[in-house]
Formats: sequence, structure tokens, C-alpha cells
Amino acid sequence: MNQTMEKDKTDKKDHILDVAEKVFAELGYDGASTRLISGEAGVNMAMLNYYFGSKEGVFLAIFERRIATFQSSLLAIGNDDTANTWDKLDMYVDSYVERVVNNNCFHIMLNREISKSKKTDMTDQITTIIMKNVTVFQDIIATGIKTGEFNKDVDQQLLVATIFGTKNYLINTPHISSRVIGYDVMEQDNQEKLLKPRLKTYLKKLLKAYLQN
Amino acid sequence: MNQTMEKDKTDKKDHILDVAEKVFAELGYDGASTRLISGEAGVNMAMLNYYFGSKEGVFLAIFERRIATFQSSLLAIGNDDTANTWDKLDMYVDSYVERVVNNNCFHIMLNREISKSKKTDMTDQITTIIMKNVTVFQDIIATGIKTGEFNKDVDQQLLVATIFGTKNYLINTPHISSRVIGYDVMEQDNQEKLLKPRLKTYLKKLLKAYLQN
DNA sequence: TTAAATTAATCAATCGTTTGATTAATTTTG
DNA sequence: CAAAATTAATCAAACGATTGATTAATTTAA
Repeated sequence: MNQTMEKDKTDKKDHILDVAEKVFAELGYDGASTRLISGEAGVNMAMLNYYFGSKEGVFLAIFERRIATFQSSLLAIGNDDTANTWDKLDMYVDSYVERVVNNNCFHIMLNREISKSKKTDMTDQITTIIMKNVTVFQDIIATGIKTGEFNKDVDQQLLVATIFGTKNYLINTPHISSRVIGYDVMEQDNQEKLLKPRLKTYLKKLLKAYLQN
Repeated sequence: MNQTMEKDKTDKKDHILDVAEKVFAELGYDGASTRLISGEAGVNMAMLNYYFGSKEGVFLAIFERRIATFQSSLLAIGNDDTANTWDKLDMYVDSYVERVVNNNCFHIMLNREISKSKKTDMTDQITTIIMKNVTVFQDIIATGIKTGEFNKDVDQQLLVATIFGTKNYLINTPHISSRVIGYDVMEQDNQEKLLKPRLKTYLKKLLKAYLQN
């Protein structure tokens, strides 16, 4: 009894966060009103404040919910010492593409807010999270260079911009990228069958071309 | 007399647009209020509507002002038939990096609005503009493949995502990219002496590694 | 003097949030 | 067990603040 009640409540909060995440991705944080979010979610407006305290609380709740899975999948790669660095790099690309495309609404929302050049509490928090992801990638590259597997004459830091930037371009500017690659990148079927495998293959090939001796 | 008057008026309008561009980049379109923009520009709030009709009018005016130089520099490269395709590619990278870094506030503003996944008049207009830039790059790649200068086994379309995505990452997420590359990418001195030459060199090298046979 | 430029004051609309009341569910008490 | 007390969830209504926009009055310039 108590269990099902708790379950229902969590489901409801999760449902609100699902909808909010989508609306934030569509209209941006400032452009999405609490009225619209609550309306789309089919709940009373006051429930947002009751559950999450404030509009920013909703935003942060979306955040915290995604972080959990985020962190664990990163650790898995970082701690795997069996693979050589090239394999590790491939694993990272696979995991990263999978994760980002699956949570594309979240990443659109994320990148929209971090692109505000004015520094705020929100941009600071987002920066911290994203940097953890970046560091794992940087460590792999640094290791490969140290072991001599990768060409030492590469720009490690701009390579970060390339890998994450390529992904951002496809996911965060769907109107543009859909025109460029010829199909709707926001449609889930296209993402699974076309975008994911293609992006994985491409990024690995690009890294190989640039990093090999 | 009339000339100086016209000049002064144009200067004032330009000044408002300069400030608005910066504020839009800092806070986003929705986050930037007309009161703040007019305050920062040191003019009465009503002047925005007097000059540009509406807040959206200010946004579009910023747009139109940048488009002119935008288009002309694109044509220059497209029409140059003397160079071989590799040289043309280098020229494009130089021109592109120069243009984007110089107008970084504009591009931050631009990409924030195009990243709204909901289709609007604004996203349509922005898409049209950006696609012109993309097409020039795509034509160069297509030519190089046709002439056999470039490897034919490349993903032309995702390469677009890489070139423009790398730039976007550096310019549009300054909090992140500044941490990654170690200095403030928004500071003009850093942009001129460090970022521009480095990015030009890097992009050419990356393209060469991926495109060569 | 007349048209253009600029201002302060004001507008309706919308924003995020809070309120007090109501219902439903749970716990406590006799 | 059953009545009473307590808690949690939900709602419509309204809050003060801020939004973009407009007005009417005033100043400036030709």
C-alpha cells in the first residue's frame, strides 16, 4: 500500500520533469512559463512549487535526475584497465553517443543555458557537471599520448571542442543539422537506425585519422 | 548638416544594436528585457520601439546589420577559381574563423535562438541564413572529392557538423571552453593572439588528416 | 514655426509565486 | 474497530512584480 503510493507520487513527479524537460528544450528556460509546463503536464500550477519549490527547482530536479546515470556510465569506462587506449576511446565514443542521443532534450536544455555568457549559479553548476565528462575524455587522450599510441603532435584541448562540438551541432541545432544530413534528427526512429551508428563510426574514424602516428 | 544628423542618428541606432547584441548574448532573447537593454545603452526605453518598432524588431535589426558583410565574404571565396581545392579550403577556414570570432556575441545570440527545437518564424529565418554558409563549405568538399584531391570515403555531412560544431563549442559555451583551453575565450586580446591562429591551424590540420587520401 | 527626437508616466498582459480552502489518505486515540 | 486527529495532495484565485508597448507632453533642431 505504502509502496504503491510512493510509486505513484514518484511517477507523477517524474512525469512533470519529463514534460518540463521537453518544454525547456523547445522554448528555453526563460521562454517556458510555469503555466505552460503545468498545463502540458496536466497538473495544477501550484504543484510545481509544492514539489520542487520553484521554477529553478524544477530545472535543477531535471538535472539531478539525469546526473545519476550520467556519472555511473563515466566511471565504468574510467576504471576499465583491461582495454588498450584505442579500445578505450572507442568505448567512450559509443557510450557518449548513446547517452547523449537518448537524452537529447536534456542536452538541448543544458547547452542553451550554459551558452549564456553571463556567469550565474546555474552556469557554474552546469559547468561543473560537464567538466567531469570532459575530463574523462581528456584523460584517455593524455594516456594514449604518453604510451605512444597516439601522435604526440595533436591539440588535445581543441580536440575536446571537436568531439563535443560535433555532437552539440547535431543535437542542439536540429533545424540546421536535419537539413544538412537529410532527415529529422529529433525523430527517435531516425536516431536509432541512422544517426547513432553513423555518428559512432564517424567520430571513431575522425579520431583515428587525427590521432594516429 | 543633414548628413551629420543622419550620421549621428545612425551612430545612435548602431550603438543600441551593439549593446542589445551583447545583452542578448549574455542573457538570451527572453532573458534580456527591453528596460535592461535601453538602460545599458543609456537611452530611454521608448526609443527602442521608436527606432525598431518592437523587441523582435531590435533582434532582427541586429541580424540584418550582420548579414551584409556576412554574404559578401562568402561570395569572395565561392567565386575564386584560381586556387586549387586545398587552398580554397584553407581560405574558407581563415575567413570563417576570422568572421565568427570577431562577431562572437552575434553568433552566441544566433545559436541560442536556433537551438529552440520548436519551429518558429525566427528559427526559419536563422536556418536560411546559416544554410548559405554551410552550402559554400559543402561545395568545396564536393569539388575536392570530384577532382580526386580529397578522399572519397568521407562523411561530407558529418564533417559539416564537426567544423561548425568545433567553432560553436568554443564560442557558444565560453564557460566550458575557457576551462578546457586555459584562458578566457571572450577576452578580445586572447582571441586575437591565441584563439584565432590556433583554431585556424587546428581546423586545417584536422581537415587534412581526415580528407587526404 | 514645425517636424523630429526624447522623455516620464502609464497601459494591459503575463510572469513566478503564494494563499486559504478542500479533498483524500493516513495515523492516532479511546 | 471506529471516531478523531493529523498529514499530504490538489485546487482556484489572487498576489506583487515585471514584461513589452504606448501615450501624451516636452525638448531639440532646422
